Amino acid sequence: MFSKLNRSHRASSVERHMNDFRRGKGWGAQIKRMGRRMTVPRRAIFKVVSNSSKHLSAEDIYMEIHKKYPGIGLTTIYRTLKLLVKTGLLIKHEFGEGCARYEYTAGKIKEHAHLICMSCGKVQDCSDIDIEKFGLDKISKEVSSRYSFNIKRKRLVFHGLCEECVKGGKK
Amino acid sequence: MFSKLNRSHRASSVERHMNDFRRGKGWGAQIKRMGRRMTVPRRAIFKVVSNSSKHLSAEDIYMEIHKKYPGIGLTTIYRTLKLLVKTGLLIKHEFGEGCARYEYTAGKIKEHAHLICMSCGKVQDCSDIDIEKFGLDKISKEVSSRYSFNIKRKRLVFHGLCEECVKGGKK
DNA sequence: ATAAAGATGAAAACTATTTACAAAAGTATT
DNA sequence: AATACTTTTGTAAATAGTTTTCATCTTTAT
Ligand SMILES: [Mn+2]
Ligand SMILES: [Mn+2]
Ligand SMILES: [Zn+2]
Ligand SMILES: [Zn+2]
Repeated sequence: MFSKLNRSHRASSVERHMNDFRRGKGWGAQIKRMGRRMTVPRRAIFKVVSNSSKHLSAEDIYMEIHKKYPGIGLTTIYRTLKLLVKTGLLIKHEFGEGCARYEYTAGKIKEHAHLICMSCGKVQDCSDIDIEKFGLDKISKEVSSRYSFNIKRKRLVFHGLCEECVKGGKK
Repeated sequence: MFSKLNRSHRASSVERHMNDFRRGKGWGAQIKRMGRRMTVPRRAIFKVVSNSSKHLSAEDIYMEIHKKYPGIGLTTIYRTLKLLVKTGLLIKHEFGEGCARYEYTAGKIKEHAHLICMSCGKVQDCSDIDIEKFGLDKISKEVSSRYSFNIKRKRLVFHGLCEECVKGGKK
């Protein structure tokens, strides 16, 4: 019954990752496939971004990383983020605050809209609404046919006042 | 018959502007209403942006202005653009190129989408398509009700390959 | 014309991001 | 595990777009 327990248990996160890695799947393998190396800073940075549900800036990530790895520099953060974006693991957003923000997309609805509060600056995911099925697909079709434009990525951003700011704070 | 000609002629652009100005309409009056002054640099800058159909950067505007007014500095361009955006006369776009671009919106469809070519960098207006009527209105409704978000502005941007880049240039 | 407030230009300051370069770490091979 | 080769890194310096500072010049109301 001991062996039975062992055989029947679900693969842990770590085991799943190692399996993916051997099979050439998963983010680590994706990095390697590009001829790049798997390093401590890269692991740490990916972990921070992929475990966060927020939209983090390079500085945000740096400060988080710095707690555990005081040796990792901000330059490495920037370099790694660029790599992860190129690999397609992260999306880079420029909401007009003066700094870019990064987000890990796996697990979320493919293309989700964003709500930016003009008062408090909060960035909110709009993951409950499938914008494609809600009408964006029609616009996309029209755009690509009317302009012969090969759409690779869509960005839909709403600027306005978030719930709290409408109620409470004036300005 | 001379006087008749005079009386019946259509108001010229300049006359229309002066009338608007006296009545407190038009962009000049809007500036004044904010307690700001009408100056040579401001007139020149507004003229350049409002007469262009492109999305101009501060640098673009500066270079254009510089031909006629070599004395006007880049700082004034930035300051004036900020003022014109605050007044609502211009829209500021940040497409992720590292510099902001400005656009005069009057006369165009209220909220139009933008196409950014990932290969040549071209920014294209998508003014032929009324994105609201094409489905954005539905998404907006859903967003503002589901998230209690008071939408003030919408941005829809498509990144991909423009017609020329799909045909011709590989990368 | 005058005075008060606002706007300007030049230079300096800021800020997010990138680059240069020598040292350190990852990887494939022995 | 030592080697050799290449990539990655950390520090510091460099960029680039934009903002701030401040003394001088304009605009506008009187
Ligand atoms: Mn998001
Ligand atoms: Mn436009
Ligand atoms: Zn808010
Ligand atoms: Zn193109």
